Amino acid sequence: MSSARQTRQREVIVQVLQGAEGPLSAPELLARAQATLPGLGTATVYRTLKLMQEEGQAHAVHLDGEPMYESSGRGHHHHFSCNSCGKVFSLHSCPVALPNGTVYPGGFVVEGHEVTLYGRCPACAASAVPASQPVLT
Amino acid sequence: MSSARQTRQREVIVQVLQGAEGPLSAPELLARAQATLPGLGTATVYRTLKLMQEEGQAHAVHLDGEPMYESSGRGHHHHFSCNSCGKVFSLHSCPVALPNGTVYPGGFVVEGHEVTLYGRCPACAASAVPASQPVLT
DNA sequence: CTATTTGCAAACCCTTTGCGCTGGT
DNA sequence: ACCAGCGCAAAGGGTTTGCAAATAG
Repeated sequence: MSSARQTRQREVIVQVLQGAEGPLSAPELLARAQATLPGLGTATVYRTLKLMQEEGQAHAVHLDGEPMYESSGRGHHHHFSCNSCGKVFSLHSCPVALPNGTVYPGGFVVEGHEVTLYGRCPACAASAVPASQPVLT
Repeated sequence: MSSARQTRQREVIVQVLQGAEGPLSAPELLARAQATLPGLGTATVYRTLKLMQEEGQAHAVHLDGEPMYESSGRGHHHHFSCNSCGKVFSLHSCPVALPNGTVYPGGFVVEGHEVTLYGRCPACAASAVPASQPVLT
């Protein structure tokens, strides 16, 4: 039982993830970490991410189909994805009243849930752009 | 403004999607459609899927990070993904009380939401298998 | 007949894996 | 010294794109 060695790359990856304002995709995380550790390899990020998840230090959320990661310990929360600017925000109140263990109608035992709200963030809602059609040419 | 020609492949794709019991991934959809139309190409499926989404005939949901598609017009619902057998079920009651247009604390204007519950489906909950490790060989 | 649509194959992500070398402990 | 961990590069899986041939209107 010796695993989990302390290496510079893990240190940096953890720091970047903890310092992020929201969830990061693996490539984003890689890019940010490379700012500090230029030689960092892709595989290391994925391996470390997997490790952190197994240890419960981080967990994945799926936003718009893309897996993103955030460090644990920010409490239960969900995300809001802006349809206009694409930014992702964390919501600190949970619109779902489903404690794990709840049995949902039909006999489904709930062990977790993921909620994502889509819409317009305060900034985009303010800039009175009423249309919601993506701009096509 | 002439688009949307009626072709055999689109006809089949639409039929498969509408006849599906739940959301399908693109590869699954492709496979099922090929049963009827052996020569069908991958690209056609993706192109048709994109087209259908633009026309509102279909929409994508993200389950466990995988994009899946379902035909519209089945009403608002969400999904339950079984941690044990991996099957996906449709839930007909919505655990979120957030009509579109709602303004969420902080000024977030909600235009849509996606909810996925994870846990054990009735069948798996019944077969008293407490472990959750996927079976590997 | 003309513009759209198709199938094929190549191109593109993103993620995982194999492998020899580096570096914790 | 030993072995976990690293970087590189190749492999893998899903999705997108370029292009010539096929086809709907």
